[in-house]
Amino acid sequence: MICAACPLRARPDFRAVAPADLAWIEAQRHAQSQLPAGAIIRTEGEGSDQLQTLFAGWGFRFKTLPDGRRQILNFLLPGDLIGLQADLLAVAAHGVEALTPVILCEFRRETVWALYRDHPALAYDVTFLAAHSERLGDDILLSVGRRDAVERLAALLVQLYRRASSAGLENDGSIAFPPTQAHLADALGLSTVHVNRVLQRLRRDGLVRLEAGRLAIGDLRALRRVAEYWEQPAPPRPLI
Amino acid sequence: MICAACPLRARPDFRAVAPADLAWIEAQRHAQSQLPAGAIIRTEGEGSDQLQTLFAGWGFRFKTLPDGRRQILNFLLPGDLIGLQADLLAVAAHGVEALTPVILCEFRRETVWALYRDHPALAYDVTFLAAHSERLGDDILLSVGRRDAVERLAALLVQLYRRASSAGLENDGSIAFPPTQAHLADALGLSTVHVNRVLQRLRRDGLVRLEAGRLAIGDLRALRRVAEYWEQPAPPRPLI
DNA sequence: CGTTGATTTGAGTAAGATCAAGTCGGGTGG
DNA sequence: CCACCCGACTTGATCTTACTCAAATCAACG
Repeated sequence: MICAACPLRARPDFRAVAPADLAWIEAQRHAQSQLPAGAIIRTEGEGSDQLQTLFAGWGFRFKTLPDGRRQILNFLLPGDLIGLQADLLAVAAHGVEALTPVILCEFRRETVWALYRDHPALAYDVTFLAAHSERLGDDILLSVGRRDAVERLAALLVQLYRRASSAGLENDGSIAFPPTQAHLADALGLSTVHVNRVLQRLRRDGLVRLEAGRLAIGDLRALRRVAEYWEQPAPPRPLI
Repeated sequence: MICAACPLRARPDFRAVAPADLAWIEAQRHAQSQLPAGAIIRTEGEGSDQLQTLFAGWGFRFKTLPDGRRQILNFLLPGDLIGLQADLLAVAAHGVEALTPVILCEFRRETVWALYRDHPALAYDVTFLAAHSERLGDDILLSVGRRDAVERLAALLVQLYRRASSAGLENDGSIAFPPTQAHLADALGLSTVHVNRVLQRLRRDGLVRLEAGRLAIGDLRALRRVAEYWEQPAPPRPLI
């Protein structure tokens, strides 16, 4: 499929890219690859000669400590860029793993330079995406540092639901929700046991429905209040 | 002082910028402003028409919850960029405060666009700095999510000492260390009382000396081992 | 000197971790 | 077809880390 027909671009949360730039992106994309769930997309501490866009599926960025403790830094959804840190800083300090089967649009490393040289609008967009990703990280850090377990989980579910919807993954008032409770625990800095108990509380209070791999929000307003979660509105994002 | 004579640029951890680009930066910098300790540089949730570089002093980025809980997202040291998120995403989701008296190099918002259009190498550098800042955030998130209090404080002190040294702030084997224990607590997701107790343990074990606003590392190797902290080497950074 | 902010100390408490079983459901091989 | 296996989820009991509350000390400063 050509980039101009990319279904993601049709979504209202994504911003239109100039036709000339779009054609260039199309020309630079040298492959579209599929990987199974659980595949390692990036290894912690290694460089890469690829820049990728997540086209379909879920992934996550993570870091681990020598003794095996793992922190999920963020979940990746369709439209997210993979590996900018590795490209610019020579190595990625984090790993990236596929949570579901994924489809990636692959670009060569040299593309990044060419992009800055010849396509300033796209270069701006890349920086935009980097800033956007940092903002998501800031949100999570606030959660992990200063929210209690209930607030934390509520905030994460609200954020993921919103991001998934805006990528077009909402269906009948629910989204496919691939993370296991262990993934949520690693993202929130909690134990899986505790995530389980907190999740039951949210379910009992009718705030969320999470079963059979699908997530529905029972009462968004109440859930946001529980989380003390107030998302900053953001302008539509570009898609490289 | 002109940018070409900027003492930061002389440091080995900063990368040289092409003379033409440097002259352009110099022309764009329309002011250098001083602010006292405690000054609010950015207000949470507001936009800005300025882009700034921290030239001297310490600052920090933070977010707060409605009930007043605060999370410090990161400390800012000389050479760090302020307000990229606000510029690209229309609003900054975080506030920025001066920890000491600071000197800022001020640029107009339009500069950012012109930079992408006419100075691709500098545009690349801006993205580099954004990626670098995200990487620091990833480190902190790993700490707050998965390290215990002792490891967390040790990792933060190692990181801040390294960053301060590389900005040329080391003197006689120590650095001026302006954060209070309350700041450390807000950065680490701990209470001030607990930070105090943990700090005493690090002092007692001879790992750090922190008194009269100065920090010295007693045994860097041991401190890193305590923190399970392994910093990824990074290429020299640009300075906009 | 009184005030204010930072640090320190002690006592009691609570949120969440750890440990240990057990359940449930789907897939797999005999 | 069925036994079994494995991963995810659930539950209960106990324990620890770090929080909260409260008060004392200390230094800087007007």
